[in-house]
Amino acid sequence: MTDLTLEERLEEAVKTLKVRGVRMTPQRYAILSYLLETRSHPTADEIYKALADRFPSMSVATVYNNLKLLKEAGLVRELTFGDQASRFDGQMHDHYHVTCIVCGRIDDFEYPPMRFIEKEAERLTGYATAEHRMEVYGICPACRKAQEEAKQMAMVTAKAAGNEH
Amino acid sequence: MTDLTLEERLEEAVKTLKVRGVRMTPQRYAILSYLLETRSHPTADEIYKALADRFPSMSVATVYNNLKLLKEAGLVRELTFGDQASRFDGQMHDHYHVTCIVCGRIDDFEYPPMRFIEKEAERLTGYATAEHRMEVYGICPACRKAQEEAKQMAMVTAKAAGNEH
DNA sequence: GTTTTATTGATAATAATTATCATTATCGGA
DNA sequence: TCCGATAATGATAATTATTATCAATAAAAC
Ligand SMILES: [Mn+2]
Ligand SMILES: [Mn+2]
Ligand SMILES: [Zn+2]
Ligand SMILES: [Zn+2]
Repeated sequence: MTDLTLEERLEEAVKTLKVRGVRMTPQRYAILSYLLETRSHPTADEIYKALADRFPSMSVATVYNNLKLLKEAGLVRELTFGDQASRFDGQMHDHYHVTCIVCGRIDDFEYPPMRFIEKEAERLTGYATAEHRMEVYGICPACRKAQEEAKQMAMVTAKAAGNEH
Repeated sequence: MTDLTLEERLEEAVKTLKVRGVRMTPQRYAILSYLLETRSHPTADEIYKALADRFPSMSVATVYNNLKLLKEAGLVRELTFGDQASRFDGQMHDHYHVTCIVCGRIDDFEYPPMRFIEKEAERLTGYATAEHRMEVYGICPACRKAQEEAKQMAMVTAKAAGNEH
């Protein structure tokens, strides 16, 4: 329950990797710290591009390799949505996501894990359940505002056209 | 709330398509009826293979084209899981899924849609929410049984090895 | 420092899906 | 019933995300 700083979390993560016999490299460290500090749930390619100026020769394969390794070490998680590419999340505490169906933005929201639904599935299907995933879809505040303004604009235009008669 | 038969549901679906100006073809009809009757949540490729003996010359592109079209007409839905291919579901009533992390099997389970979680997301994030997705992960009855048996077998083997000393 | 071997980076391979386009078949109307 | 406009099919190329391969490089234990 202690609220660690970014530096403390990074230190922890490095320790975890060392215990696993994983060597630390500049590329690996950059990917890890990028994921620990960002809130944007980036794709592999976005991470690749974000680090391109600091590591101009880094291969995209290195990004994928490290994401897989970090995931296996329990330091990041992979979020898989419909069509596009996987997204990665360095915030490992239990939380849910809302995603904007207009701009693709993904935001966290904190809500206690709904274990009851796992129990319910267990009861109804005979599965031994272990976890669940849940995302909410909607329109983010920025896109809502944009839509409102577009609607206003359309109304004004329609009115002006009407007055021309 | 009326419980339509398979034939009635098919008839309905065909009508829906006609209204949309969509022509009926043997391939399309086969894909549609396959999805309406199965409970297995097949991939595009599985549908393709299942119909291969009846339509040996059907292109895989035709399967994809039709799945997209049926989805847009609201007659089937697409389920996207982690890595692998999309799965398709012809059961359009609200329901949730459990999937087996061992064999990949997907089963339905009926539970009233948890609208409260959409409201909660709305309150916490300012999104205008519209829907959510939720799946439970676990081990299906068949795989549980297989695991139990494997464990028994291992125990017996260990005991026999012990007796040899 | 030397040595071991995990890691990197370049690139090829794979897999799912979409795009292209010439040929074919549906279906409303003559 | 036949016709014509055009939607749909099937073959195949293209695209995209991801994984595999492997020689060169660089951690880090000694
Ligand atoms: Mn998150
Ligand atoms: Mn289902
Ligand atoms: Zn948005
Ligand atoms: Zn199973």
